Amino acid sequence: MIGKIQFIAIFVSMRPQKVVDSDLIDGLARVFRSLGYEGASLQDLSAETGLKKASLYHRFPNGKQEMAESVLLHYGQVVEDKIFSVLSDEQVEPIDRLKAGIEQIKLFYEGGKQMCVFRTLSMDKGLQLFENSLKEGVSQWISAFVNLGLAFRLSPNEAEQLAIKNMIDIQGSLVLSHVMNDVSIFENALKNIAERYST
Amino acid sequence: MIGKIQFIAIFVSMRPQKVVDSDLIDGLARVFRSLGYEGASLQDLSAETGLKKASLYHRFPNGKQEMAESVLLHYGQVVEDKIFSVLSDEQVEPIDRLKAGIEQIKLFYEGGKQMCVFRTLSMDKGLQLFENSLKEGVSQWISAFVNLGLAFRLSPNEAEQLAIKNMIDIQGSLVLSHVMNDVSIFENALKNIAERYST
DNA sequence: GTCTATAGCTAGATAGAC
DNA sequence: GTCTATCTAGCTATAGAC
Repeated sequence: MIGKIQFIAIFVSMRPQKVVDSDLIDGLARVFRSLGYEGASLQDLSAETGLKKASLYHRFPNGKQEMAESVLLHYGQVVEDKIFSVLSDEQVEPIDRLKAGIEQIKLFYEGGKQMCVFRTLSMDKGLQLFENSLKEGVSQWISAFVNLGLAFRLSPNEAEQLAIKNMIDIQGSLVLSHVMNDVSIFENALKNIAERYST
Repeated sequence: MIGKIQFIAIFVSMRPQKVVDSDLIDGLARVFRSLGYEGASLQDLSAETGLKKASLYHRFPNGKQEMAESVLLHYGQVVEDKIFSVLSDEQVEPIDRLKAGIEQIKLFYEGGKQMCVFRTLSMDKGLQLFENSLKEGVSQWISAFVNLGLAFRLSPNEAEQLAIKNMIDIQGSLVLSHVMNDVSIFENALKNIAERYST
């Protein structure tokens, strides 16, 4: 988006970026995912990304809120590319989409070790700020599973019900895995999702 | 526990409690459940309970951490009385335990409008402080559902698997209901739990 | 574009009057 | 037991040098 301007700016006079956008967002995302919006301090964000607080404000003039919004925007794209498009790809057999999708989900949550922004950014103070992005994010996941269900020749209604169940399993198992410190809960939940379509 | 000492203390000289223990804990609990540990400020806790910050420190000398611990301890007792004992009561037919238990769960989460401490107090900074209490809390819920499953003549292993699924459904549906602002997700999840035993 | 330094504020926590 | 007033540390955010 701002790639070209950035490119010119570097050649005009300024110092090069110490951290590229993608690494920066990844670092911010890790902090918000594990600490939540209120729990994530600029010190935490600075330490994780390697940029000082003032530099973070240079990259995100609207501060912490913009950092979190950027993370949500980024994840929207990642889920689009890695989850939605995989589960919706009509060029691929449904059963293979399912397998590939489950693998991507496992990667996305690092085998159950990473929490989800739907959980960590939706405390009441954060929900007020990010309500729309979070709702859109959930809808995107549900659409992806609906598409998969339709490919398995389920009715629209059945596909929707199954999609919601899958989301519940993912979110619930992530909470339990984290509290109990046991990723097998998450892994089993993914297996159960797969079995819903195979039978 | 400290009821008698309190009783004497009031008669010796001091001012009466402005807010009784149970109301106090309820207020604190509402704040922690909706804002999380980091998100809950002493100002929030003071406003909700009606006690000034210094008075909260008089009741909980170890500050915010002790307030949250007290909430967890309180919920341990509530779940024991309202969930565990209902689902485990061998004097009652399994199907009736199930119905009564589901009703209690609905009440406990206010029909899906209230979040769960397993979620809101288990961000990484909070998890470090409350890990043991949270783990015990989850185990308590799982034991309750295991007892119900055994009453339905399931094997211990089947009962355990079902119990974990139920917990996933509750936690996951609470997250989704809250983000999507739609309690029907929670209500349907409870129906699905009930159907697991009925069939 | 990044940094040090610092402003301005709110957080959690205490002291002491009543 | 509750309160007002206050402390210190940490927070978000900004100014300005390089």
